[in-house]
Amino acid sequence: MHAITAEEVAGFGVPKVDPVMTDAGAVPRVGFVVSKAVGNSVVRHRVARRLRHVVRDRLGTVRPGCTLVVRALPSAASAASAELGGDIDSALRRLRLSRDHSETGGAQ
RNA sequence: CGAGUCGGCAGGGCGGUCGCGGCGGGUGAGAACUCGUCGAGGAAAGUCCGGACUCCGAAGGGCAGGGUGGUUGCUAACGGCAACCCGGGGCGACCCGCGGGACAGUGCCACAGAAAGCAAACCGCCUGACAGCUCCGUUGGUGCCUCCGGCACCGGCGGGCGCGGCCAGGUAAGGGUGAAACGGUGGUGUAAGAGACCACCAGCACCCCGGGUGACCGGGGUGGCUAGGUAAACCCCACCCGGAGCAAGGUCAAGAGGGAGUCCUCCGGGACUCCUGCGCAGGCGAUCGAGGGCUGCCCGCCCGAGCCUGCGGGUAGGCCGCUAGAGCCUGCCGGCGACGGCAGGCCCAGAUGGAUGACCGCCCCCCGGCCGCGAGGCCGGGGACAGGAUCCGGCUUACAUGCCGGCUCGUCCG
RNA sequence: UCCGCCGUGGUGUAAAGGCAGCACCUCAGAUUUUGGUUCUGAUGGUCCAGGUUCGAUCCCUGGCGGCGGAG
Repeated sequence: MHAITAEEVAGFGVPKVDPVMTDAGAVPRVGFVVSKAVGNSVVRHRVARRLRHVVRDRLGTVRPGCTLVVRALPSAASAASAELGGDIDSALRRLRLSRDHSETGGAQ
């Protein structure tokens, strides 16, 4: 099992995306972590719902069979959906690079 | 119209494109797809009270502990609500109050002040005694002079609206202080004073009459003239309180270890089914009773063969509870009101890695800027507090903006 | 769901109803060629609102925030 962590923090809402390779199915799985530091219950739910829609639109670009963990930082509370989408895009782009690197370097 | 006060309601709307959860129907072997329908709040919040419900043996007595604290009601219940009483604030509508007891006892009241709680007495005031000083009168002696007489010094006696000292007694009127000082004001009275006495006022206790279910209110009389505050200090009194909580509780399955059976085998073992429900070590104990049953202690009663500690291992699932209820709406009736009764109608979230959303357009409201004489137009920004997790009744806290109504005060007009 | 504890200068802590202290930090001055050390001095606080009391960090009520525990 490979766990690849994007260590750099993106500017706005969604700084961290951790993909975990699984051998399970072809469907990619995504989980969200929105801690209490982001805001109260209403704010946390709103952030999670926005992230759910943003990630849903990008599911086709994610390799099948892997599991993503998206963690929201406190600045995500005031971010619009477009900003969250941009952060997700940049995070996915960085992950794809590092994943290619690991593919060329090691056994799968 | 302005100011104020009390109460109630709403908490953006429409459309489009994607999307989510429950229930029901259809297609399908299934995954899933599709149609219909329902899908957060006034506080869902904080978890501060009270209940329903479930289990603990339907839960004994005493002590301890906790809670409440005007009265009468409402309610399933409450620390909630309503009306009223009392106290305080406001011109008023109205608002605020943990609002029993300080002669059951204990404690505390810093600093200041004579004294801080039970009666005393520092200063002061008054009386008397003693000695002294001073002044006046009188008298004796000595000395001086202008030798009648006067003056000075020393002494005796008597006296003073005299002075200070000391002692004894009376008194509490007055005294800077302090949050609070032993009733207030005026008078009589006295050596000085004092409820010692008198009038009025305030306040206390008791009795009587009247009103009220009651808290209490109004009136009258008697007494003693006065009793400080603090119980959100200990405490006393009255009333209430068994404990835990939906991770309550029930049920099904799985599991490690062990046993039995069947099958396969390369003879090491492995697979499946059924039963039990893990292993190791230490300690205590089986009527001489461990441990437990109501949380703290004691007593009483009861259950009782396992219990405790450490290490290691397994499980990390489903279903029920789980949403029809002190339910919501409308109307009528009773009640000042909280609320209750009757009739009719309605079904209104049940998630569980936790659904009710995302994006866009138009409208609405507010703010700012620009253009325009103006009606208005354009651009930009903003539209709260906040989301169920067993359910319900309250309390408390948060909340952009808008709407409605009752009442009070002031100004103007008629 | 239930229970408990705490909140005092920037930090760590005392005060037990009666003048809010102590140490470190910060700042200023002195000493030193400069810096450090040392000495002297100063600024700065009771989480918020209301209540009880003559008087509240302390007692009571309600909020806010933090920490911890049980199943």
